[in-house]
Amino acid sequence: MLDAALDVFAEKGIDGASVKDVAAAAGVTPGLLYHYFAGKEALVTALLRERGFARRLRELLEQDRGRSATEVLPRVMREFDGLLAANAKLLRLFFAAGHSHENVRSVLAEFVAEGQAAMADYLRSRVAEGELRDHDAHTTATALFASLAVGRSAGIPVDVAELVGLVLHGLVRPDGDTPPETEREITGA
Amino acid sequence: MLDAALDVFAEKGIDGASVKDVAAAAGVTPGLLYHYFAGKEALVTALLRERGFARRLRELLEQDRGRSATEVLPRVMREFDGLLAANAKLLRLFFAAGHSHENVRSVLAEFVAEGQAAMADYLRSRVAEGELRDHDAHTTATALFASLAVGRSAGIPVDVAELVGLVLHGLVRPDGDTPPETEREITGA
Amino acid sequence: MLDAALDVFAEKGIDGASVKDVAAAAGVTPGLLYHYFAGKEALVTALLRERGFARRLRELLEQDRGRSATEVLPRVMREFDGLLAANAKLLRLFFAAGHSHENVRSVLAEFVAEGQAAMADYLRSRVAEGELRDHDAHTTATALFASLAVGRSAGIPVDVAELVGLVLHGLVRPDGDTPPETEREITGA
Amino acid sequence: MLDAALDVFAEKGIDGASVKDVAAAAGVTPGLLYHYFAGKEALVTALLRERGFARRLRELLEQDRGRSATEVLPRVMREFDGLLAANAKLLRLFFAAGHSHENVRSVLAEFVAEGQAAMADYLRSRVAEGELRDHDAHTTATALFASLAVGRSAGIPVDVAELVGLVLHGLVRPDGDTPPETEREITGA
DNA sequence: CATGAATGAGACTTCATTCAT
DNA sequence: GATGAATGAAGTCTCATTCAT
Repeated sequence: MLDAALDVFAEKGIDGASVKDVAAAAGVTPGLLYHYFAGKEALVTALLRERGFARRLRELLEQDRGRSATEVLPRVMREFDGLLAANAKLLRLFFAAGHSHENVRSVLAEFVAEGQAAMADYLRSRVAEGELRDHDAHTTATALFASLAVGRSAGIPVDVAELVGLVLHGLVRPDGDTPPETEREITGA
Repeated sequence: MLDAALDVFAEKGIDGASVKDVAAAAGVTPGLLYHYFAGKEALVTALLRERGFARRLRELLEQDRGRSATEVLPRVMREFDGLLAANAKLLRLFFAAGHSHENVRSVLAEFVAEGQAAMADYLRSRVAEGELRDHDAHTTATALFASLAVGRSAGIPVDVAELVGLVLHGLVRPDGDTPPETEREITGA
Repeated sequence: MLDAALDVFAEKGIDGASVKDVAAAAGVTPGLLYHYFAGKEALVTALLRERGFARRLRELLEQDRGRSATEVLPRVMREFDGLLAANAKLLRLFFAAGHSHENVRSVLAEFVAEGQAAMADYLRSRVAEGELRDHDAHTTATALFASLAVGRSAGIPVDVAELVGLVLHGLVRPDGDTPPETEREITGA
Repeated sequence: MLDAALDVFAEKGIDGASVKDVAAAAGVTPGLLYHYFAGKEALVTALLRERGFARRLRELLEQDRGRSATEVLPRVMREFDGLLAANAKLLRLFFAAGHSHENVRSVLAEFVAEGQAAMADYLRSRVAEGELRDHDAHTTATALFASLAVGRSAGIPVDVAELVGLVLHGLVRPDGDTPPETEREITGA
């Protein structure tokens, strides 16, 4: 039922899709939806909560806490991009949900903040380790996620490797002793 | 009348606001709106066309075609951020419009593409001038705009100077001897 | 439109009649009802306010302020009974409205109180004049109105003259030799 | 289960309360209600039959058949008022039920008639005994019950002693000098 | 230009009732 | 006895749009 809702909402938008549409897509009657969800809004928030991927993002970043950004960022962003690609519908839903009722908005804000914080935490840990220069981690986190999300949502092709490269070479301390990229050290040797 | 429409649509969303709402906010009757606009959708697209700021962005970038990115980017992004701040309502409208009728969508896509292209063109001109390393200008343009737009739209503070610094220091060739990208250096050797 | 509403609500009850029913009876579409009334409840309260007869009752009683109860009461109650008979539909509506939304209830209470007060005021003025014995005017007002209203509403026949006689002279035979009713005495003589 | 139904119906009205509401208040599932009652309407009529107090009223009056009205009426009306107070919910239900389905209506009418008849029978027995003057007993019965019921239902305070006094002795001052009724004085001259 | 009455379609939601378990 | 998933019909209300004035 949530699957059907995701499909329909993603395709038509939350306001654009009727409860009847969702019910039809799920192969049930509208009445049954109200047996399980208090209303349309509750359906949307349930959808967001059940299918959101902020948690997965935090897991990714936390298990890599000790590893270098040059190694972690490409991998995580690729995985994040994969999540976005796999959940393209959900992503569109996220962007469309901006003007829905207050509840939907707060659930969304919560998720965005969670993802932001996970990335910012990780980045700051790399600053503490001396790998990255001191910077505003929030701005960087936003740049990373927003670029990918907007790109995928708007159909603008964004190259993950390019994006990570862009961000990394701005952040890595330029002075000699700590090499910015592992591969370069090796190949440069 | 467009001003009122902007206010109302930004606050309630396009689907969430009725033509009557817009008319009331403009101090006219719904009937009169139909005297000037073919319908609700026409009102939205007119609004986007009249109030959009893609043109202003292109102007900004074209008059600076010859100047260095280190000088131009901070200035342009600051100005772009100012536009976003001044047109917060319009921005929310942009994000909300994603799932509206086809016409609205295409007008939107057009504007985004126009802004993208303006920035990408400029960036490529700086690559040609030798200031910036060769890169995927579209990805960079997306990163720049998306970060600011998402930040402002979602209420996440994004520091413009930080963002520009982030992007610039990844792109500017350090100064010859240490090449920015290992692979290219090697293949170039 | 209010006429149609009165008919329909009186026949089916407020909850039992749909807005569609009312609209159909008025020969318009449901949508138009919402052009004039904020909702079903507003329709009911408007109906009560426009068609209520508490005002007429007060007028009746005020113009008779100086006259004796034995003269006024029969006349007023007869007229009140006439109002009830003429507005039988409205009366049923009054009784049925008890469980509707709060607004309806308060409009109703207001009317009942107004009628009550008008009668109680009059009765007290007759006490002051020495015609009537001192008593709880509210209880009497309630007895007069409630009897008639319940009788008409429930289809129980209530004789107005009997009711007024009852209230004015009571049931207990004065004390045997003097017969309770003057006329009968005379005719019996 | 009937208790819960009484609570819920009295509070929300018969149409205003759903079967689910009743079931929830009774701590059972809607399905179970249908195990015991054929439907919502059957539930209401069962409620009226099980909890109605017309029978109690008849008992009261029959055991007092031989006693004087001046003694019986105050007592019975006080007890009836007590029943109303104790069954305030039921009373509201009675008034609200007026526009329900036909079955409910007929059960109601039956009860009212039963109470009416009991009182009228008693009054007539007192007329036969010579205590009360000849009169329309139905009108008196209606006046007695309706006043109390409407008063309690509408929140208008009705003094039982006053009401009984009113009915028994009337309003007109009995003492000689100020004549109670113009006609009587004149005709009595 | 301007009004606002009028409509028809459709939205969200509720609910009495049934029935497989 | 008891559950609760499931449904179909209906209800209230909104709204883009039209049109006579």
